[in-house]
Amino acid sequence: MRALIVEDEPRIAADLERALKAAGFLVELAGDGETAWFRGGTEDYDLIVLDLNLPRLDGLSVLKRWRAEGCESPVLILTARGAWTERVEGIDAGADDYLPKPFRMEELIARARALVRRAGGRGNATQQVGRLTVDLNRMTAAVDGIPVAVTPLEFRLISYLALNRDRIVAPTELLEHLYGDDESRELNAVEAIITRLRRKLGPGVIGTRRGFGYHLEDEPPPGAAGDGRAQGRT
Amino acid sequence: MRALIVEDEPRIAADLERALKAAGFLVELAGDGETAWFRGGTEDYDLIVLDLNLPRLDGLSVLKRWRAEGCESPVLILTARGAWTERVEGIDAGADDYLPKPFRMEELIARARALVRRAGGRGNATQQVGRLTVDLNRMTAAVDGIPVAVTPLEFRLISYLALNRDRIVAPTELLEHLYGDDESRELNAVEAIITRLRRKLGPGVIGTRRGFGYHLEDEPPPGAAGDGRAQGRT
DNA sequence: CCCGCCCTGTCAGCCGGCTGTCAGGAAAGC
DNA sequence: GCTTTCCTGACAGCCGGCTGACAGGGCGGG
Repeated sequence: MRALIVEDEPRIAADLERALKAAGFLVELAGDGETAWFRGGTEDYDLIVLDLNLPRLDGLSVLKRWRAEGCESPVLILTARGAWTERVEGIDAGADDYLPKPFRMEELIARARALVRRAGGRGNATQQVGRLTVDLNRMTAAVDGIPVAVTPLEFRLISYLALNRDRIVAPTELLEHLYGDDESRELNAVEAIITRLRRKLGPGVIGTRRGFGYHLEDEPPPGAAGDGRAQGRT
Repeated sequence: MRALIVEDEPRIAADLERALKAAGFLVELAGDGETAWFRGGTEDYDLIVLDLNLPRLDGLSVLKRWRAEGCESPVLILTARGAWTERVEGIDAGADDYLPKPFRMEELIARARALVRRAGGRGNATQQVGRLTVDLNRMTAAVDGIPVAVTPLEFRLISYLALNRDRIVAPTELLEHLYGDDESRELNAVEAIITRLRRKLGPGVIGTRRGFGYHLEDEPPPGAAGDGRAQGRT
């Protein structure tokens, strides 16, 4: 999960970054409205945390521009306590949730996770796809109910697949959501993680669609009769 | 265990602080309603002791606001003797227990401990996880029934792990619950305590999940015979 | 008031797991 | 059968976590 934090107060930004990283997010920062606008408009984030008080370009304007440009990332805005108008305006401008300052970090993490899950179409914290179970809160994975130890990066990959279960995810997209704007990684890095995951999870969990990308196997092959290609479409 | 005392009478506050510290809590103080609200809304406490008579913002309002904001810490309210209505209102507002003034410190400690344990999902004063036993009242620890001498800080750490047995606890979270808002400590301090604890408790008690955090080992390896099968976690 | 012990945080160095890269091999599509 | 795409085992660098050593501070005893 790739997140963008838009916050000019360095101290708060650092706290947010630490908390989100601990929650398994890949975190990027923007300190003012203009860079925020640029980043959010250019890159694809699974979550944006947006403070409204910003230098150079205020948060509401940034949000409106994003939405006008077709950016659909879930946005969680941080408002000053009691600033009613800000909240209303924020929701109007396309925010998905708001959190009044000051707040506790757990609260933010909980809402952040809820937003990400909701964006995936399902509200539940434990995602079940075929034989695989992914617990987004506890950051654990299991196959057929048997827990499997996964590393942080492996978990990020598999949870991204779980949240995008009903489509094929391109390797380049995975690259982007695993490493953000760090361009130095090669595509093969994703393949390596996939291999390691498959070794841990066993066969029949992560599927490949040659030329398109990866996806989680929807259902266990119903009969022992192995018809190699159950999927009709291509 | 991190506790917040909300009490404007300095004398009582000092008594409470002393007693809770002696009981192994990490104690922070708030002298009026507004700071109490701020602290409780921002930080994560394992217990809050709340006097209802407060300057600037009365206790019930503080409690209601906390609950409205999603604060779930157990709250023990102190009421004046015979103030029936206060108790009822307190429970309605989301208090977990109340104690009429004046009270004996032992009574408060007992209830405080009960609340903390209940928040951990188990009511028992002696927590058992795998080979480890932690007695929250006597502040003692034992492995395989053999008592182990632990220092106050070590005990706070291990009891926190015991009360959060069914999840991985991040080092930063331990830092927060061991030292509160004292930011001066480094992460390495936690690692040092872990090392000392492991030396005392022996292997197979405190486990590490690289990249995630620490947890108490759930079950002793059943037989000396290593079951070579792919263990889900280690 | 001084002394000494215990507790505890910091530092530095070591170790091992995580992870990216490479190169060769297998499989799918034509 | 050839090409393209993907898989995978091996290897190396890096970073996170572990640990022994040291120092400062608090507390109790003398």
